[in-house]
Amino acid sequence: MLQSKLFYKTSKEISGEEKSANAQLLVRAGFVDKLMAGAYTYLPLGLRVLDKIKKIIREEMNAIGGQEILMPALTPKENWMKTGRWEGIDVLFRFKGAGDKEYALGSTHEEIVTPLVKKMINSYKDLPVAVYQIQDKFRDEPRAKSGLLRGREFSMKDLYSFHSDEADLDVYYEKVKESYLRIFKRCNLDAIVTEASGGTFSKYSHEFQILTESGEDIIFYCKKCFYAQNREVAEYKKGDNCPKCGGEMDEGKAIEIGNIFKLKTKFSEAFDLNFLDKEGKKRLAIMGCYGIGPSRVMGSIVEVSHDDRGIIWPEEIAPFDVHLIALYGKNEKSNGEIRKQAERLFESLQKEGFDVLYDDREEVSAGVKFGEADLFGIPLRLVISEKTLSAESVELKKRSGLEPEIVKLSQIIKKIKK
RNA sequence: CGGGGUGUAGUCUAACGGCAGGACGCACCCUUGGGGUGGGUGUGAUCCGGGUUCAAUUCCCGGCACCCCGACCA
Repeated sequence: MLQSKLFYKTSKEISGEEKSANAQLLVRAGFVDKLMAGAYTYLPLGLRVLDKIKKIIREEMNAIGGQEILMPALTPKENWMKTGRWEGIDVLFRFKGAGDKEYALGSTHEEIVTPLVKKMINSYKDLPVAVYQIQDKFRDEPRAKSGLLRGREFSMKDLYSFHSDEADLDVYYEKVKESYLRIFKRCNLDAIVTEASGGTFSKYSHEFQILTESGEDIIFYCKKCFYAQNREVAEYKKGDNCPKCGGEMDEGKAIEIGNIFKLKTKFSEAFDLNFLDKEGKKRLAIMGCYGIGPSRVMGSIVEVSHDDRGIIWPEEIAPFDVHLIALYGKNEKSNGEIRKQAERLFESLQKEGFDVLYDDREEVSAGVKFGEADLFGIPLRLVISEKTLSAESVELKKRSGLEPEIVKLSQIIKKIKK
């Protein structure tokens, strides 16, 4: 991608509209634009990040047998009436359409996926099955806040699993838990599995919490083994001994970036989701649901990974792998050479599979380019200038590191290739 | 939904109740060329509706929007 053509605008000014670090930086760097409280446009840079997070989630969901589908966000009132959640979810966006027909924008999709699966399931042989979607969810939050962390429209991956008995659900539940930890690891987030309110049928659900001051949940966690409980269910508190390893429990603010839940038969009862078991007996399907908010993950990464100059993206999440910067001087002849070598490197990096943002702008000063590079937070920065070319080299600097390094042009690809 | 705060140009900000000013951005010119280079010219604003007053960006009332704290968070 040529930076001269990129649809973006950075700002040196700190926005008075945004207080949280993720909103500040993402807006300043031109990754997102705020439409209103709780609703953001993803600009090219931000959309790349969001898509990379979704890609990781898809890979890991597919790896545990999840099959991707896409349900409508627009949903009919009838489905919600069957579970009592038309009135039961106070953040549900409800409205009337033509002919006074009533709708809700999906805030979660149990009411939609359960009758869907009912159409596919007749026998125990059809189970287990797991389907997921990645879609924008709508919640009429009384108070949207903190940039991408709590929106009224936000990205959500919701996985639903259906089983013939509880033991099978339990096994799959653990599988999803492991899968979630892999996802967050790839996002460079240290997620703490936290016991939280489990609803009607199980004692606990599990949340995936990221410790940070900007979090809105309070969790109690063991400093040694990271056994943790959300304050809403906490049986232990700061200073107590960890029931698992005897270590010391601590207290911290955290952001919930995922939640897994055993629904058991709550929704299969409401929608009469039955199957015939081996004995030909009718039984209710056992369900689990599992959510991750990709947009919230994006915001959380910025919260925990930035410095005073900008964002520091983890490799797998960054909008680009490499930020290639050509620096021009006043010497026309060497400028021609800089352009030639930069373009050549741009081509060969792409040929090697790197996603490259190439700052090809000639009239822009070095300071501006470096400032934007730091703000963007692309992991590797390559600079080509008269200075580096005099040594047939390029300057390599990691966004997360301090010291740049001079590398021969002929060696650079080998050097940064994984 | 309760409490607090803030609304001035695309952005960040000034202005005792008395000509709305600066910086950034943007356009053009010159300059500079490894950390948002320096200078010049230009562009561009008082959230909406009432009230008080000779006069309102400023004071008062109502609305709307945004931010923060709390409650809420399937």
